[in-house]
Order: sequence, then C-alpha cells, then structure tokens
Amino acid sequence: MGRWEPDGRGRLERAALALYGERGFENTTVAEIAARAGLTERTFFRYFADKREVLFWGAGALRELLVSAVASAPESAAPMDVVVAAFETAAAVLQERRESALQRQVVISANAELRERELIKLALLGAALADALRRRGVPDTAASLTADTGIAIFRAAFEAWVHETEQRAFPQLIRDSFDELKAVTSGASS
Amino acid sequence: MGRWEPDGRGRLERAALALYGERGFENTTVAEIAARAGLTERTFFRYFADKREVLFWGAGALRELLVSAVASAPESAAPMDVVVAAFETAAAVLQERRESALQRQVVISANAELRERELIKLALLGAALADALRRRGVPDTAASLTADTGIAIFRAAFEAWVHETEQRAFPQLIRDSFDELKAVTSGASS
DNA sequence: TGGGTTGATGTCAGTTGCTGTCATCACTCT
DNA sequence: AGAGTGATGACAGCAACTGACATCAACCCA
Repeated sequence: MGRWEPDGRGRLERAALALYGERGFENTTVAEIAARAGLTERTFFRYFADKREVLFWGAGALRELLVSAVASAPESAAPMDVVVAAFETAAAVLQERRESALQRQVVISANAELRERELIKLALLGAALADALRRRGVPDTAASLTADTGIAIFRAAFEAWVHETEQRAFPQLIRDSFDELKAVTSGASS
Repeated sequence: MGRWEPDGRGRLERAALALYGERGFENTTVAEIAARAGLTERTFFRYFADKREVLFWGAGALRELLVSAVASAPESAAPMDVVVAAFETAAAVLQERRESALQRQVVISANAELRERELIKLALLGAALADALRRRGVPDTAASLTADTGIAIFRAAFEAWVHETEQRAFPQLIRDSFDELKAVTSGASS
C-alpha cells in the first residue's frame, strides 16, 4: 500500500476546501483540485460522486453518530429529548473541528448549488432520524415531526454558533435553541 | 412577432415534461427537448437557467400567489391562520392543473437531482413567506417558524392529495393537515 | 522463489450541460 | 425607406462526468 502517498481522499478534500475558499467554488476546476492533491481528475471522481460532494462527505459520519445516539438512548426518554440529546452529542464533536467547520460553511453559504446540496443532506438526516425514532416505537407522524423539529433546532443553534464571538459551547446553544422553541410554540395558541 | 411559432417557452416546457416522463430525466438531452419543441438547444438555455429549471419555473408564480395572499390578509388574523389560508388558496389553483402537477411530481420523485432542486424551491418559498409575515409585524423567529410550519403542512397535504383516490379537495386536505399538526403538537409536553 | 491476484491510480476518448459571441431577419417605429 | 429591436440560429469552446483499459507495487500462496 505504499506505492503512492497515503490518504488520497483526505488530500483531495483538503485541496478542494482550500481552493474553494481561495477562488470560490465555481472558479475552481476539478483538474486543479486533483493537481494540488497530486492526483488525477479521474481519481477525484472515484472518491466523490461530484464536485460538490467533497464538502458533504462528512455528513455521513454525522448522520451515523446521531442515529446511534438515538438508538442507544434510554427507553423511557421522550422522543424530543432523545433527539435533542443526540444533537448535543453531535455538537460536541463538531466543536472539536470548529475551524474547518467554519471554513466549510463560508464556502457553502457563498454558493447556491452548495446550499442546495446542504438542504438535501439535512433532509436525508431528518429521514434517518425519523427512522431511528420509529425503531424505538414512535409513531410515524410524530417521528417525522420530532426529527424535523430537531433539525430546525440544530440549524438555529448552528447559526448562533457560527456568529458567536464569545465561543459559547455549541451543545449549550442546542439546549438554548430548544428552550426558545418551546417558548415560541407554547406561546402560540392559534 | 409572427416570424416563429409562438410560445417558445411553453413548447419547451411541454416537450421537456413529456420526454422526462417517457425516458427519464437523465436519459433525455437538452438537444432532444429543443428538437421536439422545434427550437435550438441555445434557445432552451435562454429560457431556462438549467435543465432542471424547466420543471420549477412555475414555482415563482406559486410563491407570488402565496406572498400576496399573506400580504392582503386582514390585519387582525393570526399569523398561522394567514399562512394556512394562503396555502388553501394556492391549493385551489393547483387543483385546476391536477394532471400536469401529478406528472411533474412523478418525474421529480424519480430523480435525486430534481428532489434536490425541489427542496431548495421550498426553502426559498419559506423564506419569502417569512418575509411577508415580517412585513405584517410578526417578529423574526415567529415568522420563520410559522412559515416553515406552513410548508410542513403543505407537504403533508400535497402527499395526501397525490395519493388520494377519491379526489378529496386539496384545500380541504390543507385544512385537515393543519388540524393534525395541532393535534400532534398539543399532545406533546416534553 | 516466483507467478498470480488485487487495488489504487493513470490514460484517453467521448458525451453532455452550459456559455460567449456574432449573424440573421421579421417586425416596428419614425 | 431606413434604422432599430428582439427572438432565434450557428458555432466554437470549456468543464463536469463516464467508460474502458493499462499499469504496477504490494500481497498471497504454492
């Protein structure tokens, strides 16, 4: 396994993130990414389904983390609490990589295609969470609703974390966001 | 204006929908669409930003309809009710074009790229609705939450409408979906 | 020891989505 | 009649992505 430099995927990932940051997503070609990583365009497409996917590959790991957190929660816990706790765990992990998470977010925010991809990743995450809840015996509709609400909480907290100057802890922001949601929804009566 | 057949955009739209339905989105080239419409590939891209957009062009009209419905609602009405009423209006319009709406949805469901685009269109719709609510004086967070909830209701109702065999009225399904949401959320305490 | 297998990578040619640029020409306006 | 104007065509070109096959170090097993 020593024929080539190791970790081709990682090198491509770092090269892509750097280039997207320097000159923007649209203005960097896959050939340039591959060149910087010391590889070929063809190899890039062996690792990543398309030019965007290099930024979203990590979402799979996040999804697995959340799903397993939901699966291993105590039986007695209420669905919404299970989901929020799972997101707190995930937030703690993300906190470790704050720098690259921020850099990645800047790149994504700057480009419509990338925002589009991000949305579908979140939707997939929601579906996976709802599934995990159903496996705990939560009824269909409630599972989807709880999962989607969890995602809404996460998005709000992530937004706050990104703009946070005092670096409040991300898991704490999840908790705060949940509290705010509870306040907003309990206030409404319609 | 009589130098060419009229309504190039409409012809392209119909040709695309037909071909996407016949042989799938990925297996039809823009050149084929243009040929069936009696136009050129170049002209296709003058009307539509990309190959997917031909299916989503109508979303702009839907958005305007919803936004203006929200804007013109009585001042006294509660935000959530305003949004639901707006969706009922939109549902009545969609009901008129049930056939092509269904055909369109089959095509979109069959393709990941298209589902991706659909999600971002819904997100944009949510943002537009939230804006419209803010212009009515609804506070930021509540506006976003109300708009997103409205979209969740719409999606559930649309799903039901698509699978509806007895053709229950779409606006009525919106109302039912809202009622179900109220039931689900008022049941949760956490 | 040596040959066969494997797996990550390279090479190359081709399709297609999409863009820039300029030409065309019926129609309109004055 | 002559000068726009606006929708379209023609054409060249870039870059994303794919399929098919070659390469060759490392590993496996007799």
